[in-house]
Amino acid sequence: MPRRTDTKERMLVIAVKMVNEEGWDSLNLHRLAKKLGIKTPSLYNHCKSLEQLRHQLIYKAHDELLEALRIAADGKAGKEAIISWAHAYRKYGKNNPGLLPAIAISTDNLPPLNWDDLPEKSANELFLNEAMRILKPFKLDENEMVHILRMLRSMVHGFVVLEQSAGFGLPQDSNESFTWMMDRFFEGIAQ
Amino acid sequence: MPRRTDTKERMLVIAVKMVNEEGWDSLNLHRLAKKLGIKTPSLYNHCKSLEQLRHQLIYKAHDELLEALRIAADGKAGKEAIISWAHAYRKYGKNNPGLLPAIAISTDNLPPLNWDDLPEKSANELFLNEAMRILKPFKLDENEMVHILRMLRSMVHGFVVLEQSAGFGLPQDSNESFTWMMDRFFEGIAQ
DNA sequence: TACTATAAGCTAATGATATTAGTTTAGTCA
DNA sequence: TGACTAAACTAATATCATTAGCTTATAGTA
Repeated sequence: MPRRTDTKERMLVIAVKMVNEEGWDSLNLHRLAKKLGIKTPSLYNHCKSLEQLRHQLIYKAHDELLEALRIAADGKAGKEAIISWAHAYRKYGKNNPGLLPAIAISTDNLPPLNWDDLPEKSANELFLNEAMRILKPFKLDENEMVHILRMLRSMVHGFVVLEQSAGFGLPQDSNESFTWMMDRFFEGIAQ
Repeated sequence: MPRRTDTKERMLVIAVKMVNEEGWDSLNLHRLAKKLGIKTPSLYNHCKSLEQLRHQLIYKAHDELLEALRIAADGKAGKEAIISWAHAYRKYGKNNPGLLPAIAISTDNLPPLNWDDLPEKSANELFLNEAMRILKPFKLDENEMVHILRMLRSMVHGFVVLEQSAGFGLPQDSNESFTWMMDRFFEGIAQ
């Protein structure tokens, strides 16, 4: 049998797929190995443990979300950027429901991966820098900046989580609710 | 050994404790049985499976949260009720971090427990009735009522989830952020 | 080209956990 | 008292995560 050199990458891709199809909890080395066409213990050449594999997924999710947000807000600022940012967040959550628990976990408290490469900038920090840039037009002091950021993220994250787990449990269109929510948000922060 | 008649109740209480101490995922029949002073298979006299035990916890969490919210808003209406309601939600989340995933899951999609008693009113429905009552003073049409409710719940739920999982990752006081957020919310919805 | 180190895989084995089947027995009620 | 039931038990099985130790492609180097 020929040796593959891309198993690490394929492992992550397939793990994300599994998690999105079956939920964050049901990640399982046995079936993961099967899908990769290798035996379970061979996975330990690519991760230290199931827990550490989850850590890898958390880092990956943060990276991807951050990148999606960066792209969404690129070249925009103020209200336009925030709207675009919020929609990108929601879209990422819709496309990656299994990773929602992952993006709620701060990578700051995780052991570093140093598994292969990684310059290891805190995803949280990057997230904040980007947000600060977007919020500049609103001319807020630093405290308000933090509050508004927490509000925005809470709002959007909460919405996506509840939407995905059918927590809303009502027939009304949730797209409309989302737009409505963002509008109220701007009315609230524009004094 | 004397037979106990309260094992079902103790099982739930201890399960909640375990979940709050170690996280929703780490619920484990082996240790649960140990804490109850019985052997693992004996648990099957009190639940159909680990999955069904989780369902019981979800129902319980919804009931408890709902009750806490009801008490918080009791005798109040409008802004005062909503503020009180939001703080009660946050408090419940703080005291029951392990149940946060549970309260995000709609019981509507769960198989009914019919395990012992249960009049089985949808917790979601109760939640909505209560909320509608509170929001009456704002004189909103039905659609707006739904939107505002979703916004409120998203905001508060998201805040609590991110706060608990250290997702905010900043030194600023989160109590202040919470109050700030609720203030902005009212400015947003008061037109 | 041959040699060697390493990476990626394997088998075998162990331990934790969920679950089922079948049995025992304490307490309840006719 | 006697029978029923609920709550417990033991024994056994299946699924997983994990470790140890072995094998062999492949890459890089002498």
